[in-house]
Amino acid sequence: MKRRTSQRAALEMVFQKEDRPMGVEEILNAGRKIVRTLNQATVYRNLKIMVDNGELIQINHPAMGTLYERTGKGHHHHFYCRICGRVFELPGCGLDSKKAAPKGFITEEHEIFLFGVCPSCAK
Amino acid sequence: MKRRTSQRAALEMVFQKEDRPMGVEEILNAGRKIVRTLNQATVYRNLKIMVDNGELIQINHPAMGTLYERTGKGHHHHFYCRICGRVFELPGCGLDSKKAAPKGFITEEHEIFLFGVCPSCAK
DNA sequence: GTCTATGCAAACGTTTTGCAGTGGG
DNA sequence: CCCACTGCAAAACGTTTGCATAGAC
Repeated sequence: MKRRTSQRAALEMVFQKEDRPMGVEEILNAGRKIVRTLNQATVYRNLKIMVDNGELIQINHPAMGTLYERTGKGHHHHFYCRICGRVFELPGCGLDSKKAAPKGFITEEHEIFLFGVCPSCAK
Repeated sequence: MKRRTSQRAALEMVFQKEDRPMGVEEILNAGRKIVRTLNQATVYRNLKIMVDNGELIQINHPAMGTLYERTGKGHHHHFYCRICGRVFELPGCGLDSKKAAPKGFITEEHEIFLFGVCPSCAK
């Protein structure tokens, strides 16, 4: 039986407020502003539960390491700005699935990571 | 001054023989068949040197973690077979750079990871 | 002989786990 | 009053580093 704890509620608030991919430390710090005693292990355990629940997905970003973001955004990919270090979610997909892999390979999923400069840092 | 040691030579032999992306443990095991006393720390140090030299590049694969592959293959991406667990290098690129990111984002680089079933496992 | 590269072990950062105790149901 | 969840500390995992010494030059 699943229990509703203040710790898990805090994590849900964090993701609701900051609706973007976040790392564990960032999540922990934001969560501690709501529940001061929030523990690292609890964050890891709840993130895993939320991923299993389908509330979150885990991203393994080549530059930023492990990030978590809310589900329900549709197919999208990630843009990493090398100036400000933020990760943006870009809707849509520029992959031509016919050219992606040679004959014989059955492509079921894909992930695209873009690197460059975001609009606000480009100015 | 750089010295040519049997350990580094062994690593170069491993990459020459198995010309595909490999993880540290796999590299270590293969290297130990050539130099029995080969140490983990030595592998890490030499992989770093070889990356700095431009002989190897490091890949951060979402499913396989850190991999190393030889340079000089041109632009390509990686296919992960969920059956055999191998990572394949696919030449070419199916990304339409115009559709990849919205206006305002300056895309300098990208990485694509494909997931599915490879030709030999599909049979 | 010099001094870089190695092997070993300890340190490190991140994530996981064991355990006793708190608190949601 | 249970027992799932928490906090804490230890363990686990991949990677890095300090140090004495082997070995390339």
